[in-house]
Amino acid sequence: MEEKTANYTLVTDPKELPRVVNALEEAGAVGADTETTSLSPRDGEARLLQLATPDETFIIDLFEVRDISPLKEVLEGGPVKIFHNSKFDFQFLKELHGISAAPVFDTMLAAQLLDGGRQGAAYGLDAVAERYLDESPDKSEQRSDWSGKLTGRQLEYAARDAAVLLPLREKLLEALEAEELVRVSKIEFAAVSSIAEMELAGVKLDVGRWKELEKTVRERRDEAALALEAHFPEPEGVLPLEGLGPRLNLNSPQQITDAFRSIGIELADTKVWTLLKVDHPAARDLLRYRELQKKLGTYLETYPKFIHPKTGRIHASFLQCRVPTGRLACASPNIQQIPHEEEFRRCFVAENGYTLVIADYSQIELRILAEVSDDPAFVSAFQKGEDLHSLTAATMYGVSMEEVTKDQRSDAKRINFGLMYGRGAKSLSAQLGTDEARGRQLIDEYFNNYPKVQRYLQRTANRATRDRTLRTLAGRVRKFSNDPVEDDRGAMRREAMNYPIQGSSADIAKLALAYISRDLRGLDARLVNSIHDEFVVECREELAPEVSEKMRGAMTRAGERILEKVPVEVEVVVSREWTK
DNA sequence: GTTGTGGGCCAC
DNA sequence: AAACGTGGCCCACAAC
Repeated sequence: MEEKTANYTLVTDPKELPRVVNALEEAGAVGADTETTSLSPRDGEARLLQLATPDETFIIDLFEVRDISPLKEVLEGGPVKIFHNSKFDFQFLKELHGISAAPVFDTMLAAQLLDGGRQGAAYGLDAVAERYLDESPDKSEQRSDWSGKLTGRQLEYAARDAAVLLPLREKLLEALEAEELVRVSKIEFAAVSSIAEMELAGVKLDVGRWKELEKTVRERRDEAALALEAHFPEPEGVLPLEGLGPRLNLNSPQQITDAFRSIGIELADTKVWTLLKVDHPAARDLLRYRELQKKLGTYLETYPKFIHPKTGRIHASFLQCRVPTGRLACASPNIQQIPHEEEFRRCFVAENGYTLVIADYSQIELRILAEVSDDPAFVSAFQKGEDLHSLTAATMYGVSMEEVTKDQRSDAKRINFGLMYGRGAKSLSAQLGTDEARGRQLIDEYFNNYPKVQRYLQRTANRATRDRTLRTLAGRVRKFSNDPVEDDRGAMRREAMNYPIQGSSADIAKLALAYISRDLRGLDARLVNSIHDEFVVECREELAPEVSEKMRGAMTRAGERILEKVPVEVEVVVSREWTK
């Protein structure tokens, strides 16, 4: 049965699908949207699939037309599908209908790229349409009940949401072209399906191990709490029995500051750096307590709550264009910030019969610094496959590469990373445990050895101050606000120095995401985590050698697409646990 | 009760 | 006041 009104065609009969396919095949681009009964494809269903061509908008009632396999071919190839936040729709189509939408144009990602990492802007379809089309679609039906009998208002809303994407894409495409953001937008659009599938796959937590670890860390935490409390006197006039409850909240910086004052120690704050300078065992005990409390509260007690009852796995959310530099952010939970200690990482495992393949770029940000600065010593070190930290240490301390000690290499590593982030003599010397003059001296020597690195960093900061805009190697833009306070403090200069490095690394990583999924297609293998320069794939055990080589190849090619002079190196480890 | 903010700390 | 870039999250605390 087909019901046609001025605005849309409601499809409730599978026999109508061939006509929909024909119309889509003839369109150059299709506005596409879904209305769902839940925000998660694990907890709900897609009720409507709206497909808008310039001539006609189809609304397919998926409760009436359960099988949309006739649409599979045209949705997986053919005309570009325009979505707003395509990850969301992709996941419902993939999980519930086995369809991987491609190619896509995402109006939300496009708007975010055009804003150059501006914080706080709204990126709902209504806000973006208002900005680029001077009209604002009514979103009042967005959160309405899509599981029952649908009203005319709902259907009109649904049709409009898909149809508006056609003119919106045209405007955004013009803007992307004008701002030379087409290349990076293609990288983003190609990464969507990888990120969407990675979330769908989720990651397996070995709950037995995790609970065991929780128990031991809790015991350690309780011991640390007792040791810490013992430093502080009982309040006057409290009877022994009344003192049984917690008299001092050890998690409260305020109460901790008061408690330290009571034993004659004035704290400016209770940060690690401050406490390390305090020569009293209470400071040591507080740091120990904090470390364990953090692990217990943030990770051990929290992560099991995220295991989905249906899949038994943790499905984090990756936010594709939240971070101004282009990196992925991750939330609910953030599986990019699991403590690096083996006792934590070994709890993230592969299913029985499967294994993890863990691949990471070796020193990718330093390679990018070599590329963008074109410093001869830097570039040639990477071209020769030398260890850059050792080289830095050798030249700074005036010894040969073989003579470099562990400590010297470790100092050089801190300097290499620190200067990339705009670090100064004061904080560097503090980290290295030396005085400021020595820090200054080390930085000067460093820049003497790598003069083009210094020139690059200064020029980049200057350009950002002048133009208020910078680009990564793939052309991603960051716009810097004109904030005199930040300029004064040098914060903007440091952000500027870091942006092309961190941002180009993100360019490479996003390209790699797309390449990895493409190269693993057809194999029983899937991405399960992405941590900036590291990718974790879960695959059948017997596929590990093949998957390893495919990941290495995909990541290398992604790097080579962005870096012209400097080679990239990828390290691959196969393990049933997320350890190296 | 919910919401917002700041201190503090985990990752790369 | 701090002086290291990018995030997310826990907790305390205050306001509503």
